[in-house]
Amino acid sequence: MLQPPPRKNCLSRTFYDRPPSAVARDLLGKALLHKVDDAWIGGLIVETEAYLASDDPASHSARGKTPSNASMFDSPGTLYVYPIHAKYCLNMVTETKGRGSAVLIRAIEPVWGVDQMRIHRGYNSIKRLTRGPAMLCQALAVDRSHDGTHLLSSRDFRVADVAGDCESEVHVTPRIGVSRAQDRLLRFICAGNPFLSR
DNA sequence: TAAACGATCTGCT
DNA sequence: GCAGATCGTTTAT
Repeated sequence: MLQPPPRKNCLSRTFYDRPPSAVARDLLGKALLHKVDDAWIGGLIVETEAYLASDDPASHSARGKTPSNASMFDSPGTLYVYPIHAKYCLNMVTETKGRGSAVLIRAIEPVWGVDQMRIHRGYNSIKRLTRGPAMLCQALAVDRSHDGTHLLSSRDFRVADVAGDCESEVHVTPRIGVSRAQDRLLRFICAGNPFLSR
């Protein structure tokens, strides 16, 4: 699996224009790639979390639209990159424009441009390369400047189908690190994958 | 303008 | 496994 998936394999608007839990579930096993210095770097999505448009106090959209979370209310397939604890996390907007739901990408399995990712991460071990939402952003060189990017039209991002998809079983658990709505089962993982955040 | 709070990570034990 | 660092955004004086 050395060649990145071709552009024709990219997910369409109809994929993102669905409830966030469905999108989160189906993103497992898909390829996430960022073009940096003319090279594609990225890997396979193995852990995601859904944040709902309404009745979800853990979601950034729960208290309405602000300048900082505005892209979460943009059209499905938009990137929402937000700062937390002096780091960044990467989300993909879901559902109809204006609703305010998204899927957080928590972990990927490194596949393409591993050497480049290690440089971005400061030559850390492969285990700690992309094992959490902020690590993943640093490895892929994603920051706030990418907030609001549209996946469907961007030439520098690619989210695509790959042969095989998610080989392992999908498990559902409560979300990590949230202080509210801890009973909700909105975290989706490829069970047993060594690159999960926990 | 001051203070508190995270959808976190790292280094050290 | 745990304590401490870290800084933009929000909420309170």
